[in-house]
Amino acid sequence: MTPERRALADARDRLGRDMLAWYDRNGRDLPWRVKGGPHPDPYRVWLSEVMLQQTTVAAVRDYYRTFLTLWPTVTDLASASLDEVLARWAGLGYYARARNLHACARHVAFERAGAFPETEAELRTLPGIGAYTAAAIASIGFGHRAVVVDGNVERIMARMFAETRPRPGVRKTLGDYAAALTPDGRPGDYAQALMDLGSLVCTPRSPRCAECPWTHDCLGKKAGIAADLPAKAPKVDKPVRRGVAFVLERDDGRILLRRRPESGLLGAMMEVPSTDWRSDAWDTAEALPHAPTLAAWTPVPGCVRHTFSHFHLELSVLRARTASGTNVEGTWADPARLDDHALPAVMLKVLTLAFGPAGTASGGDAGSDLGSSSSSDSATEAGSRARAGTH
DNA sequence: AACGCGTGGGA
DNA sequence: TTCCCAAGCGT
Repeated sequence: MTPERRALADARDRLGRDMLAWYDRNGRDLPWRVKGGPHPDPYRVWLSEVMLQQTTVAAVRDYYRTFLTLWPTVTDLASASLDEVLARWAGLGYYARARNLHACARHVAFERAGAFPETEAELRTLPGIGAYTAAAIASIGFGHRAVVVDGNVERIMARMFAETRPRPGVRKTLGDYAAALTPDGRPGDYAQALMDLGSLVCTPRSPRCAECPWTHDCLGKKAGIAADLPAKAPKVDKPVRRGVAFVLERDDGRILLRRRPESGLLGAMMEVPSTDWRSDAWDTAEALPHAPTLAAWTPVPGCVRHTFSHFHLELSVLRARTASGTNVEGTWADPARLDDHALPAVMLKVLTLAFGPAGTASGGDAGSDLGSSSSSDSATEAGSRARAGTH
């Protein structure tokens, strides 16, 4: 460590006091947060931290409230079925989190009498709880000293110590810096203070250094490179995959859905049946043998574009009606009750393209013919509205 | 260790 | 419009 960095680390107690003072004045008011009070319920800390993994506060807010209303304790959550939990998680993304959340709840409720473990080491053994989340629960939920290292903390430390090596290789070093600056007092508040500083002041682009309690100690600011840190590895282009989705409507207006495999992309979520998703475009004639049943499949104008974490998807949609006796594998869903099902955003877009936005006058009506002139753009926007309207 | 894994909002 | 992401975890 350079002498400059050594001196910075030696200023730990003063920096900790300044950070906590800043938090007392500027800390955000969030549904899962208790400012200036006792430690919050570890269940609530855990629930919010899992939802916040790689996800914005704005996206989490309503989901958190819904979960807490439906399931006020970890035992309530553990008593729900996986399908119920997935249906309520639908739209939030990274669905392995929901599967792990359910498994973790069952473990805590039924193997530990509803009490979360307090130590990072024990927390780490639970499904969906890694190094960050374990430290967050230990500090925020139990008041134990723990070094919380998430994306915000990495960014703050990279700037404070003017660390120019790129992530993720430098992660361990940034963790060492974070440990050197973590004070002994008020562990939960300090952890949350760093989150808030990262979201309000030390932001990825255009940091507001004038508002930062650490601005006079920041080696990145002193060097004039704070805004450029942390260095990021070059991004790789996402490939495009293409497929054909089959929206099958029964005479009574219900729609055929299927459950996806338990793991992998959108694992255990519901879907509209479709072909494989591959790089080559599909011919209608080539796609038809993949349809769930023989029927008069008609193209729906427009297409669904959706971006996953690692590829773009373009789905064209075929639609057909079938007699009520048709025997196919899957579930016949009432289109007026789509939020009862664990439908990821991409599948909501498919149904919106085929039928129009849920909640419109004819939406879900057996004879409706909405969406006949939908463009891909309107399908995307309508899909967002449909999801937003369910919360 | 590197990669697979979603989504909606903001610049 | 297009790009960039945001409080990571599991394998």
